[in-house]
Amino acid sequence: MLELNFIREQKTRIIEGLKVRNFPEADIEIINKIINFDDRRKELQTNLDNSLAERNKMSKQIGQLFKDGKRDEAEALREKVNALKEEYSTVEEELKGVIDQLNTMLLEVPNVPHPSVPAGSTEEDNEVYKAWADPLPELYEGAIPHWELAEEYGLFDLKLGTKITGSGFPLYRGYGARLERALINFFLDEGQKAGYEEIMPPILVNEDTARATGQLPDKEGQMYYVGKDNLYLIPTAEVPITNIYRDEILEASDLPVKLMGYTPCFRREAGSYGAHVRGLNRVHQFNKVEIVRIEHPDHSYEALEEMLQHVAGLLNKLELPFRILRLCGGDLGFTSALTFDFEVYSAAQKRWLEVSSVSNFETYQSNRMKLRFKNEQRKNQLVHTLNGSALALARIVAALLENNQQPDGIAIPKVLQTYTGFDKITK
RNA sequence: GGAGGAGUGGCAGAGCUGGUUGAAUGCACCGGUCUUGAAAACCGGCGUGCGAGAAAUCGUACCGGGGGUUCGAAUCCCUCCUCCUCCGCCA
Repeated sequence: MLELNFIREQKTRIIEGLKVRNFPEADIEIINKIINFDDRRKELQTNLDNSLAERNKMSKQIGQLFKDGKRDEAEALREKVNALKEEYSTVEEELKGVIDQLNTMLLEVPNVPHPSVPAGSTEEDNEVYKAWADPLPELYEGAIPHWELAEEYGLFDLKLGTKITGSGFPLYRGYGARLERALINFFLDEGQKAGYEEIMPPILVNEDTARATGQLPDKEGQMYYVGKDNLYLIPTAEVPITNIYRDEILEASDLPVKLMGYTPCFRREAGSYGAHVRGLNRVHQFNKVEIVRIEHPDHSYEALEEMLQHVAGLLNKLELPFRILRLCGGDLGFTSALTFDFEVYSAAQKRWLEVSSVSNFETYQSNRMKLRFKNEQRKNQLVHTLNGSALALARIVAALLENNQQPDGIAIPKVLQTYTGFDKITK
C-alpha cells in the first residue's frame, strides 16, 4: 500500500495515476478521505499520548506515596487517575476505529503507475516495447494445436487430470513430463548463472504472507484456500519468496537481494471456457520459475531492465518468437508500478500467449510488509521489490510443441537437449 | 495424538514475590583514544512504530499475538500461536 506521507505530499500525482488506471472517478474521493482520517488520527494520537503521560506521572507518584506511608494522598490521587482514565479510554477507542478505517481504505488504493505507463483500459492499449518475432513463423499445412499434439504423442492428459482432480489440472506423462522437468532445470540453471539464489519455499502460505505481497484482500477469490488450517495455495512463488524478508531491516550492503524459486502455482481462474483456454493455455495448476529482487530504490529500474534481458535471453535460447509489452494503466496489476509482459507466438493457434510478467512494485509491497534498509543517513527506508516469471512453463510448452512440430515428430531446441536427453519427440 | 517445559533487544542471557527496567550483563556492531598497522585495552554510541518539533529533543506504545485485572504489568489471570523434551504414529 501507499505510504501516508506520500499520499499527503503527492496527492495530485496519485490522483493522476489513478486516472491512468481508470480508477472510477467517483472513488478518487477516497484520497481526500484518507487525508482527513489521517488528520484526525494525528489529533487523537497527540491527545491520547498527553493523557497517558499524565497517567504515568501520577502512577509513579502513587507508588512513591505508598512507600512513604502517605496512604490518604495516594488514595486521592488514585481517584484522579480513574477519572482521567474514563476520559482517555474514549479517545483510545476512537483512535482505534480511525486507524482501522484508515488501513481498510489504504488497502483499496492501488499503486501509482510509473510515468511511462500508457493510458488505456484493455489489452489492446498495451504498448509493444520490443519484438523478436519478425516475420512471424508460419507452419506447414496440417500443423495442429498443442492439445492435439499432446494426444497424438501422449505428452499430457487433461482428461486424466479431470478424473483425478478436476478440469484445469494437467497430468504430464512420458516425453511431456520429461520436457517439463527439463525446462524447470534449464530455467533454474540459467537463473543460477545470472546470480539468483535458489529457494525452495513452502507452497501453502498463511494470511499475513498473502496480505504482504498484495494477494489479500485484492485477489482473494483467485487463490485456493485450505479453510481447516487457514492457509492459501500460492498463485506464484513471489508470495513465499518475497515474504522471506517481511519485517526485516537490511543493511544497504545486503542489496541487491536476488532470489529465484521453482514452485507449482495454483490459480482458480474462475469462469471462462472456450477455445482461448483450451489445452495448456489456461490451467489451475502450472509450474513456474520466478525471480525476485529486492533493490535500493535508486537502482530498481536498472534491475527491471536487467530482468527483461534475462527473460528475453531465455526465450532466445529456446528459439521462440516473442514480444515484450508495456502494460497500460487499465491492464496493470493492482500492486505494480510498471509491468512488462512477455508473449510468445503460438504458430498453430496464431495467437500470442503470455508467458512472463516482470514488474517493479517500488515501495508498494515493502510498505505492506515493512521491508526496509538502512540508507546512507542510517535511516530506515523502504526498499523496492521486483519480480518476474522466468519462466511460466505451461504456455512455453504449448508454444514449443506447436512451433517445433514437424510431420514426423517435435524437435527439441538445442539448449534443452542436454536436459531432456532426447532431441525429438516421436511416437 | 498424549505428558511436561519454554517464548525477553542482532545473538546469548538476567529480571518474572507488580512501582526510575525499554529492560542488567556478555558478545556482535559503529565512532574515538592508543598503535607504523592490526589485535588487545580503555571511553562513548548502539531497537522499532506513532505523535509533537525547523532541529536538538521530548512524549507514547511495544519483552511471541490478542484480551483482562490494576492507580501502575516483561512480571498476575484468560486465550491463541510457536518452539523444545519424552511417549505414540509415520514418509
